[in-house]
Amino acid sequence: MATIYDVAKEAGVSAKTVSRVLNGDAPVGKSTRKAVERAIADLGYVPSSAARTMRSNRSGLIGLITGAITLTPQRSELSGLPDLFIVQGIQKALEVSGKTLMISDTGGRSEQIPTLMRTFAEHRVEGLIYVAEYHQCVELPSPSGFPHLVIANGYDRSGTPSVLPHDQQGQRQLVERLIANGHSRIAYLTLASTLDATRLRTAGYREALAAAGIPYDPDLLVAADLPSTDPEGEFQLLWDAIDRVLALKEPPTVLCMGNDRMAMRAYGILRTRGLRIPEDISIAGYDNYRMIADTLFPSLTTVELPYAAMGVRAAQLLTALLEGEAAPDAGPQLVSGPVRWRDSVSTISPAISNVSTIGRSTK
Amino acid sequence: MATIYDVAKEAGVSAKTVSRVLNGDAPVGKSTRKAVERAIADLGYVPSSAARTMRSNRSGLIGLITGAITLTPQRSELSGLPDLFIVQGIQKALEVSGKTLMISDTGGRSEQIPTLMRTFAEHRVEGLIYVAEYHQCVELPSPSGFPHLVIANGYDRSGTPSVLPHDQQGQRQLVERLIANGHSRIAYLTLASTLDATRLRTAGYREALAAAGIPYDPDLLVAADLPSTDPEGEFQLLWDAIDRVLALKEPPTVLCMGNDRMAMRAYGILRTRGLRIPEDISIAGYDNYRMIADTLFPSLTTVELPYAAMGVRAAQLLTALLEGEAAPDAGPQLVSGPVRWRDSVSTISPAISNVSTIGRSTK
DNA sequence: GCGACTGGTGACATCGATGTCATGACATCG
DNA sequence: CGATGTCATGACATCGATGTCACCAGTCGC
Repeated sequence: MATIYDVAKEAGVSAKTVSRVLNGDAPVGKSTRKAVERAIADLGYVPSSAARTMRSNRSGLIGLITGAITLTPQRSELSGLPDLFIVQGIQKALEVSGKTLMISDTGGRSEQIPTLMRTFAEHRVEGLIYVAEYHQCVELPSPSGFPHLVIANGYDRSGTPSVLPHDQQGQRQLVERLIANGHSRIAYLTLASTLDATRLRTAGYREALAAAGIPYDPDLLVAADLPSTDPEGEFQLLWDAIDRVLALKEPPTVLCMGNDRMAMRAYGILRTRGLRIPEDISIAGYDNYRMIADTLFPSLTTVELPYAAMGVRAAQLLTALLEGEAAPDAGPQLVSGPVRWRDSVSTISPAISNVSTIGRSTK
Repeated sequence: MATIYDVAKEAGVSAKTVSRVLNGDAPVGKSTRKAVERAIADLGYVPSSAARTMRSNRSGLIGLITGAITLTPQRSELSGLPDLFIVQGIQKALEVSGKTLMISDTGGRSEQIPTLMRTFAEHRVEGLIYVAEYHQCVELPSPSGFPHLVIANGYDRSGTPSVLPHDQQGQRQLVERLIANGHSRIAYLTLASTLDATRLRTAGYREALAAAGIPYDPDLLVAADLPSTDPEGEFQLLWDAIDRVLALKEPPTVLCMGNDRMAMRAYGILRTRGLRIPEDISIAGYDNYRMIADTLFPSLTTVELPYAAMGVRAAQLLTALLEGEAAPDAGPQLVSGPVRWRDSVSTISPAISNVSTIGRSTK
């Protein structure tokens, strides 16, 4: 690999002059510049970031850890995909600031983390972003030593700057929209009740009901998922929950599911019972997991979990910190995603309140 | 950040001795070693990879590009997930060789690539892995300059070492298994016919039929997907294809779909027609896209696309190249994945050949 | 008892880029 | 016209780790 000295010799100037051409930190004569640029092109010279880092003591690297420091190990196989979108958001946002991302995936083995941190330390990363698998409280080994840390899709107890999805607002907006479409018996089959997301979204659900003057009916709120990885159990729980709400004296006209995956299961279960979607019953999901929501037939109305946007925000937060701007005004930053209205929810004419079948709604 | 000199001073030895303790390249006195280790721990010293890289001219970095140098830009939103598993495989395999991965995602913008390559060059990566979105022929800008390149999930015309899924064998094994379960009218609704995967899998399909002495019926082979991103069109095409095969004089007892996503669509379409799965008709997918295959009800029989294994193989191939081992014995390395037998395929008693309903098969 | 090793250690140069300082050639100003 | 400034350039030291060489004790072999 050619060095700056090779270029200097080729162009008949000193190394320092080549450096000046590269960095533009001092004026260089026109013909000299030309000669240097030629030499660079001829030799295919690319400056060594190692040397640069050593001299300047600034690596230009941002470390990124994905894939679980989770307190409770779970969902190893199925999730992990959202990470991808967050990472893409982060990369896009870092591009503009000229930082390079160094990514490490724990693959769910949190005992890996010290090793990763050491690698990051060796490379003198300037900042660190931890991407949690889902909205949760994480516990990071040593916030010590590292200049700046940001958590995306999670938070910790020490008040580390973080970016979170605005679950409460998301669910509220969804339910508002359902109400606007004539639904008033709205069941909510939630994720595991221990999750932060469940707590927040349930609050959003109740807010929307309250705002519309619809009384809250506890029978319509069922925890239909487990925090563990037990496919069989999960499935049974969901089956039972659907059973229960449909057996109510005044059954729901729409089922809000904890995520798109549960909604997908619900499609299968409901059809087994001979119910048509959305003519006989409507379904809404959460996540806007495109592979599911777009592909299901009929396509699924859901709320977008704004992964890419969270990534961008996390990166921006970090660069702000790196540039020494004041610590953020405390508390996690909330990012909200839009309701994605598709074909799985019917519109009920306001007069009738039940058993109605107006077919597909908005396009 | 502490340097090796700080440690040396703290321990009352020379920097070189600290270096010896770190690298174990020469004997060090017992008490000296203790003192040095103490100093390292006290100061929280971590060696600088920049300095090390500069001195040794070996960065220990492997560059990784994901996300599309695709000749024909497509599927931007929906795919991209498999990458993740390949990357995890790569990381796991590189861990043992002590290399660090530097990942860049093009996010589908292939015009980014020169920039990425430059960044990699600046960091003096020792090798490069390109991960294609799906089994395809890619065209990489400049294989020049870079020491070693491996393509995962794709190949190029210049014979760059590559790792590919063994599509032909996968589909053949699936069809063999279907035949073993009594099916003989086996429809294959393929992905876009321009894809390499389609060509290979079709060959595997025909191989299996031939081996079992079942005549090949062209009516059962339908291209039911498009190479473009047109959700509406895709859906119609699939609808029509299903229509066509079911209308045959002797309709199929099982539909093999080009991927799990198409299978998921087929679930919806078939149920719209009142058909039960697998009692009335069986379905098989391809990919073992867990989020779909595991979650569908009934769960989907499919073939695993061995992403993680391909990642491992790609990394191993690269490290072999880095260590100067002879170029691989030409041609892409094929990695095969197992058939994942689940609940969407029925077993037909050999006597009867049609319209049978034996319910769930193997557990 | 003397040369040949081996264990244990340090001084110094080196990798490639860049900050600091010095230098020479002009231009400008009072 | 001399003092001062700006442009254009180079010599040299420096960042942190490590390879090379040199050195001093012992120890071993004959």
